[in-house]
Amino acid sequence: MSTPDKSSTEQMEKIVSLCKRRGFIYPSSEIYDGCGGVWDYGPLGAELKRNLRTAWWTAMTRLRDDIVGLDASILMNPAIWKASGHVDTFADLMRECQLTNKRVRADHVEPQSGTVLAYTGAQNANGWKTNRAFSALLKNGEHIESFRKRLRQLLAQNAGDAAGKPEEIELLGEEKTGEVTDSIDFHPETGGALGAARPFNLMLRTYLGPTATEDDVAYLRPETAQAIFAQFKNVLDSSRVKVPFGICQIGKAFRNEVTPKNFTFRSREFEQMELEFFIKPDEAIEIIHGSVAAWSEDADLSEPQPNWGWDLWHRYWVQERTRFYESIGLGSDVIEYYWQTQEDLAHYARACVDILFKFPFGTDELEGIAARGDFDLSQHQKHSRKILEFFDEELKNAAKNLSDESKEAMVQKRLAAEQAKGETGLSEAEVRAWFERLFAGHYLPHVIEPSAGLDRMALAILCAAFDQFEKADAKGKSETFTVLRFHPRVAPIKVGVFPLLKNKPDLVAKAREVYALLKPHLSCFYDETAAIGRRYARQDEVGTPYAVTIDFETLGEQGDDLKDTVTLRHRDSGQQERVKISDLLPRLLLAVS
RNA sequence: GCGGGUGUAGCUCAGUGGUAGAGCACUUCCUUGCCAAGGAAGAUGUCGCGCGUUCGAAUCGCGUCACCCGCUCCA
Repeated sequence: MSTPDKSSTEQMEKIVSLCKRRGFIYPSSEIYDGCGGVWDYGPLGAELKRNLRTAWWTAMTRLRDDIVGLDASILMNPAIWKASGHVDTFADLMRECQLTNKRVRADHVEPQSGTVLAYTGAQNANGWKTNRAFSALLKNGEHIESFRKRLRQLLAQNAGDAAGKPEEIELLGEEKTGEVTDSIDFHPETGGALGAARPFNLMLRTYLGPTATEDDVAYLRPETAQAIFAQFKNVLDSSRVKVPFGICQIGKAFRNEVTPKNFTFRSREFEQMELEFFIKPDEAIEIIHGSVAAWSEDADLSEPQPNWGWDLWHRYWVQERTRFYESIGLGSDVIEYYWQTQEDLAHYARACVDILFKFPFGTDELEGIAARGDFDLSQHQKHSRKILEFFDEELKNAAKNLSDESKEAMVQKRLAAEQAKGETGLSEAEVRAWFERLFAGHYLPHVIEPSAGLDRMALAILCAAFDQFEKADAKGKSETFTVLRFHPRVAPIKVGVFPLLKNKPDLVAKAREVYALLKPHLSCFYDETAAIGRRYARQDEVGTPYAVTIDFETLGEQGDDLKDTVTLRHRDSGQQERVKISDLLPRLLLAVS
């Protein structure tokens, strides 16, 4: 992620301000001084979000026949979060560096040796001063001056502009307080002394039932995906789906973020749109089709093929999601990709691609598309002690025709791969047991997980659409105009309907007629106040792509040719055309669908 | 949580101890002939909140809350 500069911060402030002023996004609980890290969507924001939600749901379910939907509860049995690993990884003990407030996991501190130096504070000649005492570790072999220089740099970095340049900072009351050997009380990078270990729980806790004891603890889900895994068996048994297929879900998730920031980008309550797409393990593909299709630069990813393994399915979903972003106006000019390296990847993930958007505050993640193997289902199978396997008849029949030698070759190949993993690899007994189930047609599907943030998507749409330009007004004075250039599909209001003048009852009556015609089918806005130019400008500012104006020609003043025609004005070009009222609805519906 | 910054009308901001202001927006009326038009009138504030200093606080002090920028993240 790139660092934001001043102008991009200003750009962001303008967007935040517009969002509040025009009813897209408000700070939550503002009349009570707000509530950190949560936001409310106003009338236009609610429409925008709903349009995005509908676009995603349509693309995932209605336009495909291999994905079904789910709408699971936010509260679930806490055992789910033990199985998924969230209880452990979201509740680490953290320690904080006194010097920089950088945090480290308490169990990740390397032992260090050296001399401990304590300070009473720091100051500079410009009047900046801190009385916070701190101490730091002078590592064995480190020169005292380079050590002090480092402290000054860290202090300056942490104190911001007020502390001025690092070299102007004076360290106060230096005192040698002792020698330590193999101490885990100093930050590995900064050398600053670490404070006491504190629990750091990212999951929001609550209690189920009225007694509110420790036995009643439950969590607000930190992601929606786990509900899909937990309901995998029910969906399988009730909807006649066959691998490969997907289950998708839209819903709220909650994380106790330490530092919510960048407007709605990192919030404590947010909405996710997640798909778990279940596929056959590569070994099953190999048994059925002889081999797994290999990816190459010119591979055709447009139509899924039966011999695709996880790699092609993963790449397919990256492409599908890219096409989705294009369809809502986020094209290659604002989208970037980050393919995670082996070091980035969680131990259970095989590959993960982040789809990033160029926000004013930096290029940051909209969606992650992970190939997660069978980790989640196997965890839930283990913890719930319920069989979550899929029975694949085609696989069973294909395996029957396999010779014992080819079966053993597959086992040996897998054994070698597991051995290469070292300690995390499966034992020979485990591998043989797994293949025994596989040859009988049973397996836990592997999964490709495209997981998108709805609030982030809405924010990206707003940032991409935001445009300001200067234009001279009637008096020649330069004024700033704001336009949200939304794709018509996502725009909260599709069309504005205006009588040219409001003091002519015939114009007003006709305009209301047109409004009534469009209103049941499209999100419309009727406006008869102020001058026509101002009304156009108001709608530009909230991104309304079309405006319809009823004038004297509509009433037949210029003859029958123009009677019952209106002006259709296009937001981005400002161009106008005459359209028959009877053609209006089909024209507009086509343009916004 | 720590450091820095900010908090005055719906918005953008001015106001350094002495009667709370401007521009835009808004409401009503008149006018209106396609891109923030003109005229008239009008409404709008616990100066983020609390406590203190003072004859007197938007202004000074302390506390507190929220937001922004950095530090931990990955929807």
